[in-house]
Amino acid sequence: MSDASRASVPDTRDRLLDAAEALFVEHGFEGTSTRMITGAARANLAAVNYHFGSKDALVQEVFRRRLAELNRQRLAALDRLEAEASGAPVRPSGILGAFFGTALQLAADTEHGGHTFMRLLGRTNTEPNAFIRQFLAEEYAGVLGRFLPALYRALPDVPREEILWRFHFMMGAMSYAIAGTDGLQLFAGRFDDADPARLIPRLMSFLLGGLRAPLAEFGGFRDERAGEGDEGGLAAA
Amino acid sequence: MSDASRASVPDTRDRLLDAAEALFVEHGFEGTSTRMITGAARANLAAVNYHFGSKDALVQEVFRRRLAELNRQRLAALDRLEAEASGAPVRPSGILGAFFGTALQLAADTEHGGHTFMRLLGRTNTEPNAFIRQFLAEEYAGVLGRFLPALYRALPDVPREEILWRFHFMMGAMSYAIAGTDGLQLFAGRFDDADPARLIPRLMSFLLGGLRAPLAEFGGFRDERAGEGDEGGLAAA
DNA sequence: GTCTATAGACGGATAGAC
DNA sequence: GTCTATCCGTCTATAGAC
Repeated sequence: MSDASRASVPDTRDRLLDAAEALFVEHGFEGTSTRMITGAARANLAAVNYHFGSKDALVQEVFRRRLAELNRQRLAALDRLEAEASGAPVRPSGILGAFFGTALQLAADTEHGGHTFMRLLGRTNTEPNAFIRQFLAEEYAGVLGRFLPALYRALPDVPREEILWRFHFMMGAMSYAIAGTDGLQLFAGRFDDADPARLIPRLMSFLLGGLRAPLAEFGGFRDERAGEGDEGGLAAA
Repeated sequence: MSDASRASVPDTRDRLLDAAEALFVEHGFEGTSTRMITGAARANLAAVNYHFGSKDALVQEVFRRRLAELNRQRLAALDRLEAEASGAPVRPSGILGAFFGTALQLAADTEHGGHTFMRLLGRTNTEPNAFIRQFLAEEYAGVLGRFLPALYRALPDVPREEILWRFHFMMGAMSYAIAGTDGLQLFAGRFDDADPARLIPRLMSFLLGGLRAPLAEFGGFRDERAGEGDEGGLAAA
């Protein structure tokens, strides 16, 4: 069925995957019908079921074909860094570049659908479809199992729990970064400079600053808002 | 019809809004049917149309009732800080506390649905339903019009374009921060300490670190991954 | 592999009794 | 305000001709 590198002409199956990818990011999974997909792919209504068996199986294949390649590149980049470091911990900037930079480079590819896919991926991280969540967790287990330990070694003084949270925050920042390069967000129309080429350094310095921020051991920033009683109720007093 | 502070018993209308809020965050707008909503609210199938006119109008009201209060609190917090500063720029940590801290406090309220709503809001930021995007942009115009200038004054040496992007990144980090306190994300099962009370200082120090990170004027972090030709292609060489 | 036709369930919305 | 009954469109999936 599926030898990996069978670079054939864009047949019906591939057109379906491309069309689905683009429609999912625009309308979500539930908001995209097989009729919309087959219509955009100039294929017959029955084609989705013939090629994939069901709509859910198509959804899964949309992610599988891209994520496999993205995570392979991420691991290859980390391998390279660790080889160069020859035993020493890899620098945090290098680790972030290997994980987030690789993803942003895929997101910068507008010609082969990489940009569309990365928008879809960012959106899906907050869409808790039961079966897609399970699938993504499995696809990510390998990379997280390599990148998290690399960060633990690079930042031995930061509690692992904190690194975990900050990694999570960084994924959120990246997700919005990619979505923000289109006219998608609240800030649409406010960006004068949405040049995708500048996005990578922009995001990278933000992520590094956040990752290396001093820890907050105290009660937080509450004190700056203190001095009021029950002002936070629902009804206007 | 709608005097603001009519604190009555939870009638059908409110039960519909609460049920819709919870179902939307779980299944999305398209994935939630009016039958699911009226079923969960123990109301009649026709109730949605009677009370709101349409499903779309219900969606809009779910956001309106919460966002109005959240943004009122955000502006009140900023007012307080600016009054204390009496003309001087407000410190960045204060501005972030007023915007993101206020939101996280709403997200920490699990009893009155604030947590559910903030998860929904974070999810919706990446769901580009045409009419909801328009609606959110209008609801946010007021707060952004106050908070962005406050940040411009607080960080006069940082280009405004950069502050805009970093604000955007911060919203992504906050969105994932809130989603991550549930069993929603890729990291589910990896967090040993998901105590919501610690989330605010965790996120705040990350955001501040990112906001104040040194600017990247050079080509970015590419150099760390350079030295390879066309390795990034789709097929394995 | 591609097509037409259709089954069978579910979607939002409404009419009209109470 | 709440209910039942129902209209009518769309959904996924499949059967079967070509």
